[in-house]
Amino acid sequence: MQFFIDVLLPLPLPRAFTYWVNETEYDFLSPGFRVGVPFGKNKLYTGLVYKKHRVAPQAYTPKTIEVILEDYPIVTLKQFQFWEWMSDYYRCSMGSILRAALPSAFLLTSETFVSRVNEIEIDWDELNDEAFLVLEALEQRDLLIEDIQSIVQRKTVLPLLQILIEKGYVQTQQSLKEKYKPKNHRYLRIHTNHSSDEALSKLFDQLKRAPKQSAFLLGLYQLKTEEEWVKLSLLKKQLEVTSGLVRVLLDKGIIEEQWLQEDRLLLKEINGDTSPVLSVAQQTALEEIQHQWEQNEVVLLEGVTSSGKTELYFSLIEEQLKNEMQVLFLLPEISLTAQMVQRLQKRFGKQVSVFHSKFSIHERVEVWKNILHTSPKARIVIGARSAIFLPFSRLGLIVVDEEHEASFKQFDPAPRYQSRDAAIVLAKAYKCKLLLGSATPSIESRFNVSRKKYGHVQLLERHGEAELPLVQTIDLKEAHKKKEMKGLFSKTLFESIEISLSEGKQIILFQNRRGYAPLLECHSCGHIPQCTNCDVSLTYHQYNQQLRCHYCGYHIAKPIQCVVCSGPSLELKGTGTQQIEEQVQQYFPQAKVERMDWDSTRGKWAFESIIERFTTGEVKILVGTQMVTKGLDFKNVGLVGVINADPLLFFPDFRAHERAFQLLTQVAGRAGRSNEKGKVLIQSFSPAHPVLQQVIQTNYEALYTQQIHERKTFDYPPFFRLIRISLKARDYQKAQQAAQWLHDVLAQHLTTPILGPVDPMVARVRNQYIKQLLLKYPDNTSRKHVKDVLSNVLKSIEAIGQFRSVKINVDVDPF
DNA sequence: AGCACGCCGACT
DNA sequence: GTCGGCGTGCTC
Repeated sequence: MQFFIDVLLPLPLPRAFTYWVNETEYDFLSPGFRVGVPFGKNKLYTGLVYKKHRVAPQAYTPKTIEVILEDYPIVTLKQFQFWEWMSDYYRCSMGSILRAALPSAFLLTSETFVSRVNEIEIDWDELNDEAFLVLEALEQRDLLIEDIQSIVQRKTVLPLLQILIEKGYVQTQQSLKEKYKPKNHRYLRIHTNHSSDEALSKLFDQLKRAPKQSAFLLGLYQLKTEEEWVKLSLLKKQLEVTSGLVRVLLDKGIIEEQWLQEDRLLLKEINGDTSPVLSVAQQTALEEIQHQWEQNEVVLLEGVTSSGKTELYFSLIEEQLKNEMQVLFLLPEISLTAQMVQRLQKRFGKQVSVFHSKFSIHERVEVWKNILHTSPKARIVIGARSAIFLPFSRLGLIVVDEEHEASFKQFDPAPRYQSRDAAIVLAKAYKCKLLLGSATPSIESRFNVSRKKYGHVQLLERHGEAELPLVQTIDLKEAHKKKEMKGLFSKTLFESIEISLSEGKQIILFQNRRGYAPLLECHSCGHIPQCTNCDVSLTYHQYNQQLRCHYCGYHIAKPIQCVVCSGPSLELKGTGTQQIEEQVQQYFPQAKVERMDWDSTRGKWAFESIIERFTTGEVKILVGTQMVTKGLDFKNVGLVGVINADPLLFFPDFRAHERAFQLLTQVAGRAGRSNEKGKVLIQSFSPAHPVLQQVIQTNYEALYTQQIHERKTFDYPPFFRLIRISLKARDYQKAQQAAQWLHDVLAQHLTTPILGPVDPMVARVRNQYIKQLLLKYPDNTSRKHVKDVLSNVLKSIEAIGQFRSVKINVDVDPF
C-alpha cells in the first residue's frame, strides 16, 4: 500500500508537491502539519501538509519527507479555506500566501554544512592553495557554503567543493535549523514555608543582621503578583542582586526557584483600568451597532476625530471576552499606532497579544501558538494587515480601525491583498461580527452603506470638551506675489508659529513627501543627478551627504560640481521634511524641533522616543510626513501647519481627492485635542480647491457625493473594478511587445475596457523596464469570468518563447 | 523563489 | 584558457 501527502511550500509555485510517507506517518499526519521536505537538488524546505491521498503519481517517483516538526497541525482547515479564497480572488499562488502568513521562524530552509571526513588521509602536497585553506579551516569546525566563499574570497566555490567531495575529504549535510526555541526565565518566590504573615515577620527578624538579604526579600515581597513568582530579571532591574545572594537564600530555604517558559511579549502590568463610563452619544451608538449587526455582518462606524470610537471598540471587545471569544483588532501600520496598543494593553492586560513585524520572529511564533491553542494570553490580537492569517478558532469580532487607510493594501510582493476586504471574507467564514471604524470612511465602504450592504452608525460629536479646530487655507500664490514668504512659510503661518510658541503651545508641521524629496540641481545647466538603474532622480540626504535612489538603494556621495557641465553651483530643490526642519531651526532657534519620517524612525524604539519627547513637551515643533497623522493623542498642540497641500490634491490618481481629504482631515485633527480650540493652516497655490473647502467645513458628505459622481462618470470603483497587470523586462522592446500582445489578446476575449500599455510613474527600476495594463470591468459583470480569461491568457503568453523573460504580475483591486 | 546548467564576452 | 553574467528550465 502506498501513502502520499501533498506539501505546500513557501514558494511562489502554482501547486503543491507530492511526497511519500509510510503508513504510520500517514495515519498521524493531517492537513496543517509542518514538515521538512527535500526539494530540488540538495535543499530542505519547511512546508505544510495540504492533502493526503493514495494516488501514486505517474510521471515521477516522489521523495520521502525528512521530518515532522510538531505533533499537531499549526494551520487549521478554516485557514486553508480562507487562503484558497485569497489565492483565487487575488490570483496568487498558495505558496506565496503561505510565505506571507506564517512567521518566518516557521519557514526555515536548509543550510548546507560541509564537514571533514576524518577517515581519509589528506595528501596535502597535491592540494592547491584554496583547497588547502578550506581543509585547514575544516580541521577547526564545520563550514557553511558562505564561510567557504569568504575563505577563498570568491563566489563560485562549488567546483572546488566538488573536487574535495570526489576525493572523499569532505562531505555535505543538509540540516533544518530550528531557530525557534522557547526561552526560559528564572522565577523566584518566598518559600511557601514562610508565606504566612506571621512566618514572614519572623523571617525578617532573623535577617536583621543581613541587610542585603532582607532588602532582597522585601523587594521580592513587594514585586510579587497573585502567583507569587517573580522573574529574576525584573528583580535585577529593581534592586541590587548578586547571584551569590540568591544562592544563599536558596540554600537557606528562604526562597525557592523555578524555570518557566514565558512569553517574551513586553507586557506592562497595569491592570484594573476600570471601564470608562460611556457618554450618552456613545451609549446610543453602541446599542445601534449591536442592532445593526442583527441585519449585517459588517457595520461602518463613522466617528469624527476624538469622538471616542476607541471606547466603543473596548466595550464591544469586553463583551466578546465574556463569551471567551477571540477578537482581531486590525490597525494600519502598527508601529505608528503604539498609543492604541498601549491603551488596549492597559485595559485588557495580559489578554492582549501584539502581532507585528518589528517584533522578533520568536515573539511571533509564540503569538501564533497562543492563538492556535486559544490561550487566554491571546484573546485579543492586535496587528497590521498580516494578522488576518492567524490561526483563530473562536473568532467573535474583527475591528478594522482607520479602515480607509491605504496601508491595508499589500502591494509587493504577492499576495497583493486588501486586508480590510479579506477581513470581511474572514468574518463571514467565522460567522463573526465586523466593525469598520473611520473618521473619513473610504468611498467604497460608505458606498456599501448606501447599498445597504453594511450597517452604518455615526458618532459626530467630539467627546468631552474637545472642539473642532479652526481650519484655514493660505494662498501661496498671493504670498509669493506680495513677497511675504520666509522660506517655505507664508507670513500667516510664520506669525502663527510665533504666537503658538509664545503661548507655550506645540506645533506640528506636515509635509507629504511624495514626489517632493530634495533634489540636487545644477544652477547653470539644470541637470539633476539620476539613478543609473532606475528612471528617477536621486534624492539628497543631509545626514550623510549622499544622493540616494529610493527605489533600489543606489547611492553616491554628493558631487562637488555638476557631472554634466562641471558647473560649480549645485542647488537644493524640492521640499522634504529635512529642509523644513532646517528652516525651522534657522527661523526659530529657541524652539526645539524634531523630525518624524521614515528615515528618522528606523530603530525599534525611535518612533516611540520621538513621541515621548513631544508628549513631555521637550520638543516644541514636530516636523513630519504622514506619520504624524496617525493615532497620536497630543494634548498641547495649538497649531498644525500644512506646508503645501498641492502635491496631495494634484497627484495623478483617481483616489487622490479622497486621500487628500482623509489625510488633511486627520492632520487637522491633531490640533487642539483637549479643551482649547486648535488652529490649522493649510498652504496651497489653489486654496479654492473643492477638497480644501470640504476639509475646512469638515464636510465628508460633500466629498462623498462629489467623488461618487466622478467615479461613476469615469468608470472607477466602486462602480467598476480594476485589475492591474505589470510587465517587467530587462529589454525595453520586449516589455512593450509583450504588453501590447497581452492587450490585444485580452481585447479579443473581453468587451470591457483595457487601458494601456502605459509607463508607470517610474518606468525603470533596478534596470528592469515596466509596462502596465489596467483592466476595468463593471461591478455587476462576472468577476470570475474576467479573471479566468486573464488567467488563461497569461498561461498562453508563458508558452511564447520570446516573452519568456518578461515577468508578469497581477494586482486585483490595486486601488 | 532558488539554483543548476549552458552559452557568451572579458580579463588574469 | 577561466570567471562571471545572464537566459532557461525545473523543482515532487
